[in-house]
Amino acid sequence: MDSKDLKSAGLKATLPRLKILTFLQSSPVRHMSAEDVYKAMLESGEDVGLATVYRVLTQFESAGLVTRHHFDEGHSVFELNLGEHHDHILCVKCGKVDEFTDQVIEERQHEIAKKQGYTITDHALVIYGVCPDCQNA
Amino acid sequence: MDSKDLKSAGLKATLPRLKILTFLQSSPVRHMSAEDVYKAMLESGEDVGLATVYRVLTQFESAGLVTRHHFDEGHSVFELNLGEHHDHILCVKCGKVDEFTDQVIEERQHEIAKKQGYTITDHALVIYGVCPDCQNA
DNA sequence: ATTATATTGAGAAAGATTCGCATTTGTATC
DNA sequence: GATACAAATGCGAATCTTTCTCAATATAAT
Repeated sequence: MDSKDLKSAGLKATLPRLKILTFLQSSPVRHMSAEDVYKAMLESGEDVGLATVYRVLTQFESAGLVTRHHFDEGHSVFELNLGEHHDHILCVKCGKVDEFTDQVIEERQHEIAKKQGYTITDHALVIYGVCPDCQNA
Repeated sequence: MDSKDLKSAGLKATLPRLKILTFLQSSPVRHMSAEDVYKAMLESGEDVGLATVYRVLTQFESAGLVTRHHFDEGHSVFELNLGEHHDHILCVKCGKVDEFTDQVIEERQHEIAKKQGYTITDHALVIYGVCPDCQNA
């Protein structure tokens, strides 16, 4: 049962929150817009308002359950946190999102922040390109 | 005269474009939203519509005169291109934007793209943190 | 100067997100 | 398990950013 996850995140275990969290955990697609989540709720017959989807996703973000990304699109994209940090490589043709981590880049970023006197809180690295599939089309 | 810049960018030298380009070139602030540019036009008594500001900035982007950034804010930020590529480090408290380049990171990104089979077209790296000034406040 | 075409301004429209508020739900209490 | 109270929800309105429409205007070529 997911209500444990919500409770431990400091959130009341309400039906909309449970439905959304369950959906995020079970979906094979890991990067979704609020609209995507809303549509998925509709399709599963779950009655959750769009405003609630936005509210819940924002609460999940504050609680550390999801991460909000701002790729070069006009809307936010949410991703369930599975522990390990990673960056993204995104196909500009089909929109596919892949992930990667690079220890060298991670370290350099901390050095750069330190050199400039910043206390680093977060970072976002997105590589844009054409994926293998789209190169043959 | 800036009309040369516009002509060589393949753009007709119209008054709004000249005014906006001149403003971008003369402003000490390098990262601005469309709204910022629009307000600046109003303040200098220049009569340029908001829709035109958006259109012109988008054209400038296509022409390679400016770069559009999507930081973790709800709007695009534009920056006049001065030749050299660079990444950004942004203060989450005061919103200040600093720049940096790191050859190691640049190279790693190309390696990562290649390893995943992508043809890299662009990339965006933003480090978020607290700047030196804001740490003492 | 004249013409054909691209550009502009203003407001409407669209897309994403948030807000306000009456109603409902979850949870602690009895 | 019923009750009460705060928190959460749904809906539509409101807001914000950005784009679109189209008549009026400015630009570049003739």
